[in-house]
Amino acid sequence: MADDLRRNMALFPIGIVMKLTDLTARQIRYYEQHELIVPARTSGNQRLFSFNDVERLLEIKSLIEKGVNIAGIKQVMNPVSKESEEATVVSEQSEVKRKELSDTQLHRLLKQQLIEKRPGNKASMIQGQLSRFYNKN
DNA sequence: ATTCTAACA
DNA sequence: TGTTAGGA
Repeated sequence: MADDLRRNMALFPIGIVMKLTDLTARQIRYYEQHELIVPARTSGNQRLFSFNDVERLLEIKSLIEKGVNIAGIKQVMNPVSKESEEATVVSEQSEVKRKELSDTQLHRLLKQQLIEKRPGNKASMIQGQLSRFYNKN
């Protein structure tokens, strides 16, 4: 509810986030480049992360460990924007819908990619995503 | 002391 | 991804 405000307030610098997530600064910045996270900035251009950012990073880390690449994560995770943040605050129903939709999309992507990834396409983003189905997330 | 961007023996 | 140079 209204503590989304707290979860979204930029509080910690990258150093703390590194310890909190066990990710390197390189990785954190890299994920930001790919818009998986959008941390705030200080006047001095230093990143300030919120609890939500940390949570997202932990999820990203989890997916990476399962072998999902950036392209795959982009499709599995909820988009980062004011719109989505509001949606999360306004209705938890939409959040549930987004998750169910994600799995549906994954299923779709799974087939879509199983047929288009024939040559030596090692960067298939379905890696690991299979485990999501088999392990029931 | 920390973090930032850009670039690659 | 790691690492490093050169600057805030």
